[in-house]
Amino acid sequence: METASLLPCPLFRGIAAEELPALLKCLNGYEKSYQRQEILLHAGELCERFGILVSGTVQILKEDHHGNATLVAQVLPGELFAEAFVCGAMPLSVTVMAAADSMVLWLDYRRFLSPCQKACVFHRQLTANLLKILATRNRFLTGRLEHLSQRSLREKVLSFLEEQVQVQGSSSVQLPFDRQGMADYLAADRSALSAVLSRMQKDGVIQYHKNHFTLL
Amino acid sequence: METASLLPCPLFRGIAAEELPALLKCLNGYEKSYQRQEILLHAGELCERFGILVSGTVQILKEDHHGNATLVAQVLPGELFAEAFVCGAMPLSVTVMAAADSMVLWLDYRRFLSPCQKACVFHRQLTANLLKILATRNRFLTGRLEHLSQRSLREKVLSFLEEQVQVQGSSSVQLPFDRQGMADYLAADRSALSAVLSRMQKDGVIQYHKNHFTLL
DNA sequence: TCTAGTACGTTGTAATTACAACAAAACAGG
DNA sequence: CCTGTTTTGTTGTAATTACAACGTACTAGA
Repeated sequence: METASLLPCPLFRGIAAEELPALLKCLNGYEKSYQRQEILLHAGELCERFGILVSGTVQILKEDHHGNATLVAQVLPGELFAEAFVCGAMPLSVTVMAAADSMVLWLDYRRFLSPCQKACVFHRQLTANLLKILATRNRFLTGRLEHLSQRSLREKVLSFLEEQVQVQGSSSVQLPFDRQGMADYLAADRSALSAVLSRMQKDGVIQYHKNHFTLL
Repeated sequence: METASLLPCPLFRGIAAEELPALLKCLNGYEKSYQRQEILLHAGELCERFGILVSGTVQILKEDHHGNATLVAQVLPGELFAEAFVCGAMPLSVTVMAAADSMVLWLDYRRFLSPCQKACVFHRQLTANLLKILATRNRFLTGRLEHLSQRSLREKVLSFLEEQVQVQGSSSVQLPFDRQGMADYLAADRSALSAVLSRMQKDGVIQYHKNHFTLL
């Protein structure tokens, strides 16, 4: 197994390269490859292993009662997935599918909670990392929820931009989406968003070009 | 300190009553009382202690750039608060205030991550509990986000009711809110919600009386 | 340079929603 | 039983939004 590529991933931050092989062994880590369209985890299943995407692309899908699946999230290489279900000991409410040929590293959560004696050196760091990952996602979800709780699209945009201004520390911000992505993030129609943005610019509230916005 | 009342709280689930005093000592735990309106944590602050509300009521407030504060959440006795900021090592974006005279138990997060040797017995359980608390909140936030992502209020209601039907295991469900609470949860106007509900009933999609709903 | 494809803004229309004001029902306390 | 209070439903209006259709600008590749 190629452990060097795992070092940058958030779960292993602060872990020394030479510790990694022992850590993976301790957590019963094993890699498994999946072909495009293959299902990694089924909804309803109780999962007791973390997945870390080593390479490829993995999608989190949710299917409603009628059976039509919607994309909930895309997982990027290095990221953990389904961790909220594993740590919460809850059955999956989503399905995880490979969107491209992918390699996944699986780690045993029970081993994580009850590590062997030797593991204690890096286990502390691993725990801190996992808590930080969950906490960070929490903050992200809470932020988006605040934007979506606004009553009008204009207020949603303002709430979002104000957050970005604060995070980026300047009243001129670069957004990580194109217009469609921004509309998805704010749960609105793209053309409706375009219309609102253009109106806000006319009203002198913001200025924008592409995905660069200035709050006035 | 009265430790018996702490046992039912989620962070201490599975901890034996006789272990609790040693645990509190190990984590540098101390109780502090606050008067109504007193500020526990200020926005911008970097907090390195968990708060557990022992008694009273505590509010999480967010103030926008204009200075008007809005209520983000109410903390109930036994619950942890601000844990996402502590675990994420992020400065608070909210202010925490006592809404009534309150008692809070503070625990040192650094001690939690680097426990003394003797602590190892219960430390494992504590870690699992904390991870579960964060994961559970994650799932809650994700669920609400799914509802709020729907384009129309009718779809938001359906998304929410379908979740409740699945959780409660029956097509007849009892909701934990009154109408105003439901409107707040779905980020909509109360009277608009009433109108949509009444239309859905006329259309034969649902039946309801007060906060008891049936999905048809 | 040309072209196909994608991203973005605009427009018009129908539907939805917020908001305010009010009516009806449910509730609590005397 | 009465009364004041709270909760819920209804109505009307103005504003907002979704949705579809289309034109324009930008991009990548031949």
